[in-house]
Amino acid sequence: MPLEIPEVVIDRLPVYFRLLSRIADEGRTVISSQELGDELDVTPAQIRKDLSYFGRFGKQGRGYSVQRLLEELRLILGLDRRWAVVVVGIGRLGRAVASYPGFQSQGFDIIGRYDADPKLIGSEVDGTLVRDVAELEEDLKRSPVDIGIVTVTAPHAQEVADVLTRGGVRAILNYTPTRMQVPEGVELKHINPVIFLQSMTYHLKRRATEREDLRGRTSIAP
Amino acid sequence: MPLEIPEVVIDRLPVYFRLLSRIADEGRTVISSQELGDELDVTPAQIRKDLSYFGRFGKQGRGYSVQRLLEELRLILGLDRRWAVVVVGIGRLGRAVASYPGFQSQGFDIIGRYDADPKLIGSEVDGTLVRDVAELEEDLKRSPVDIGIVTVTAPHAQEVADVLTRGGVRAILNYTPTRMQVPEGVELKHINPVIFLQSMTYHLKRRATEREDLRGRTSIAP
DNA sequence: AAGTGTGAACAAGTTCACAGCC
DNA sequence: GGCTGTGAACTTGTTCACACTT
Repeated sequence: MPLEIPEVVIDRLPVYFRLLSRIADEGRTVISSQELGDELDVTPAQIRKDLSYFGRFGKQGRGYSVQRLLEELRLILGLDRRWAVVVVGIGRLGRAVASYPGFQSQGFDIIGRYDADPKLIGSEVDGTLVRDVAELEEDLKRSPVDIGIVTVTAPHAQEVADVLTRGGVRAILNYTPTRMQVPEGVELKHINPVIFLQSMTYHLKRRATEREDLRGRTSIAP
Repeated sequence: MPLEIPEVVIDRLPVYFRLLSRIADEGRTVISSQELGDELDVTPAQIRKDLSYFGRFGKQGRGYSVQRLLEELRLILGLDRRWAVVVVGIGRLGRAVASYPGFQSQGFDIIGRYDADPKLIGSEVDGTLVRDVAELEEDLKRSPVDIGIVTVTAPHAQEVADVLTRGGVRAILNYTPTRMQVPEGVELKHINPVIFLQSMTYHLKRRATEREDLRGRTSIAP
């Protein structure tokens, strides 16, 4: 098990984990890298190599025990415990995110909801009071939080990130289009749907052009 | 300009585009690859090489004209036109996504909102009536749609994807944890926050362990 | 003097292919 | 016989370094 595991490998593990959960639900107990690869459209070699960074979990001639592999991935990813999460920004998106049942069921406890709007502060969302973001830094000192989800408006993203990191939060999921600066060692991931759409339109545009090219060529042909 | 441009390059262009928009708003007219790289934490060489796949947009000794580069990226990414989008699934997340002003402002017109819930169908969201998803396929035949955003519950994701692709939609942004199958040539991107959180916990767990290791070592030292 | 554009060198990531084990 | 685990071969992607342009 080498010390340096490529980041792309880490990013794929949760995908394997989710697929294996589904496969376990379907009642299967053993699965080969070939079958896993078919489901995910990746080569079986990639799955075997990815897993081999962490240990030897398979059995030659048989494949992987679904339960065993799930358990190993749980340990590798740190999913054998619960993680404390706060959501900052309880607008429409923040409310939707904070009430998504997938977090709770996968071990992420949303233990706080924060906003700056006096109309929202003190109101109840999913059975929890929305707290004043001005109290966030103090709250973080009293009860530590692992992960912050930021769903405020773009102009406030950086200051929220600063408060979170000062308060010891070590990972931020940023739903804001702002590219925030965080100290070394703080994990940061961005969810920006517009950027996804814009890379897709590159291909849509291209495809349209290709079709025109084809039409052009066809009309030239006898 | 080679025929095969790496997908990672395409994925970075919208990031450059967004940064350049901000820089233009700040009133700057010229920028070097060094300065762009500093902002995005990438090497200037990468930015120059990425752009060089599409043409020679810079001036030696000066850098890039911000306006020129924005315009080139707009053309490359197909942002010189508007794109028709439908949102399927008008629950909390769908409402939040459909009302996000960033789509409209970046050229993505949300021309339809669909749901299967009779309580929602016919109600007004952001000034538009929610339509019955049962009518989606017919609607797509009458007025073509480029992109579908899927915010339904996981079990319905695949059938919605099937309807969209049958109706000629060429790109899908999937907010569902389901890995949907789409025909060759249909663009597909996934937004799954749990998967992001799970790759971050890998690092959080690791960091905690390193800290313990350190504590351990310290206590052994005299 | 400054900064692009780009082959060439290098690094990272993926797939092959097969020895080894079940 | 079937499938893993893994070095080696290959492919893809990144960075270097410098000729060239303004």
